[in-house]
Amino acid sequence: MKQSQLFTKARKEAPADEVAKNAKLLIRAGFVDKLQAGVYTYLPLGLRVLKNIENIIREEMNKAGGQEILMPSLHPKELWQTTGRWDTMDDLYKVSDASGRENALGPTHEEIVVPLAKQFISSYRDLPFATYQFQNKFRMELRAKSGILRGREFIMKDMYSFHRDEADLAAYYEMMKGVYARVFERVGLGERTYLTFASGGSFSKYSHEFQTVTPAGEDTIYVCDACRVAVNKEIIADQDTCPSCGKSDLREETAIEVGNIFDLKSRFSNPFKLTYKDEEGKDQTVVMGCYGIGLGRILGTVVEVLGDDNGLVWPQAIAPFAVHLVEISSADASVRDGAEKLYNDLTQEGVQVLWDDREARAGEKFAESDLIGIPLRVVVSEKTLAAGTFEAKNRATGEVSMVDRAELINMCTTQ
RNA sequence: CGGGGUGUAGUAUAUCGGUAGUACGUCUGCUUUGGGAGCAGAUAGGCCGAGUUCGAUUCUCGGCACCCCGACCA
Repeated sequence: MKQSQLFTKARKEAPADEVAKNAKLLIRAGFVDKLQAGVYTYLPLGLRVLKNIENIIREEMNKAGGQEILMPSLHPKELWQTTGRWDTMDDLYKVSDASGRENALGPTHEEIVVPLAKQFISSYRDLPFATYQFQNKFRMELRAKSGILRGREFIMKDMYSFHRDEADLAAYYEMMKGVYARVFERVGLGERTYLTFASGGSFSKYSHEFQTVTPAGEDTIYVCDACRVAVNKEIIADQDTCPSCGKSDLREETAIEVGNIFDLKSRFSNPFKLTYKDEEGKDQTVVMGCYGIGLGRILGTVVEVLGDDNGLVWPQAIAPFAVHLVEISSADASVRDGAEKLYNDLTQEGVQVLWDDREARAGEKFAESDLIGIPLRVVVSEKTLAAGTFEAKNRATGEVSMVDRAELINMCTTQ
C-alpha cells in the first residue's frame, strides 16, 4: 500500500513515561496505541503483524487436528460458580447489568468450552477431539506492565483437547510440545525459546511453558544447554537438576512466557459432569488438556528480542510487509514513475509492498523505514535510475546490494 | 494489593497567589531532496473534585491516572 494513505504516522519520540522497549518502539512506529495501562489498540501495521502470527498459529493448530470456533467473552456467573472460580479467581472481571444479572469477562474459557463439549460427547466414539479459538481475554491485572507483554485485555489462542483416558491425553500433550516448538520457530523466536518445566501439572508433576530468553522477561528460568529445556524458578527448589538429562549445571536466564500447555485431566470435566459411555456402556470421565499462546506477547517478545537502536526488526514470516519501497522525492518525474512501476511489478508478483510515496527528505524516510522494520528496503531515486539498478538493504543485517529489476523480483519472491 | 515516584501543549521544561512563557514536535506554505534540512506562519497546556482566598496552575484535603519495585498471575 501507499504510505501516504496510512492514517497513522511514525513519531520521533516515544511517550516519556514508557520504559518498555516494546512499548516505545511499537508506539513510535505507529503499530499500537495505548488506551490505558495494559489496554492497546492495534493499528494497521501492528494488526498486520498480529494477523500473520495468528495465521501461523492457525495453520499449526489445524495440522494438530484442532477445529476453530469462537466463544463469547461474556460469561454467566453460574458457570464460574460451578467450578468455584467465581470466588477464587481474584483477577476475574465481574460486570453486572441493570437487572442485576452478573457476568464475568472471560479470562480463559474452560467454563464455556466444557458445557459446550458436553452437548456433543456421549460415547467413546466421540473422542478425542480438540477445539481452539483466538479470543480477547480479560484479566484484572493490578499492575499492568511491560508494554504489551502484560495487559488487562489481550488476545490469546486457547485450545482444549478432550480424551477418553490419560494415556490418550498424554500422547496428544506430547505431540503438542512439538507443535508449539514449531510455532515459535516459525515466528522467529525458535533459537531463544525453551520448553520449560513449571508447576501446575496434574498427571505429571509439571506443566510446561515455552519461555523466550530476553532481558525484558518477568520469569527466571534455568536452562540446560545440553537438552535445550529449562526449569522455571518456581519449582527449582524441588527440581534443581535438568528434568530431562539430570545434569545440574543449569544457566540462569530471565525469560518471558510465550505459551503454555496444561494437562487439566478432570479438573473441569468433574464439576460439569462431562462423561462418555465406554464400550461396556459405563460412564467414564472425559479428561482434558489446554494449550495457550498469547499473540500480543509473541509480537512484543519479537520486538524485545530483535529490535535495535534504530527501531523494529521483523522476521520475514510475520513482517507487516515484505518490502519497503522508499522513493526519494525528486523534481524528476521519472523517479515517481520508476517507483510506481516497481510497486506494480512487485505487487503483481504477490509481494506485499509498503511504498513510501510521501514528499519528504531522504533522511527522514530512511529513519522511518528503519523504525518500521520491514525486512527489505528498496530505494528508487535519481541515483538508482541513472545506474539502472535498485538499492536493496536488509534491515536485520544492514547489508546493501545493487540489483536489477529481475534480481530484485527474484529476491522478493523467493525469500 | 503493599511500597516508591510523577502529574503544566505530543515531548522537555520555566514562572508565579493576579492575562502561563520557551524549545523541540506537529500542521500550512515556499525552498530543498541519499540519513530526521532551511525560512515564514500556525497549532496546542495547568489530571479531576472540594476547601482556603477578592482571585488557585501555585496553598490544604480527597480522588484519579501513569510509571517503577514487590506480591500475584498467562
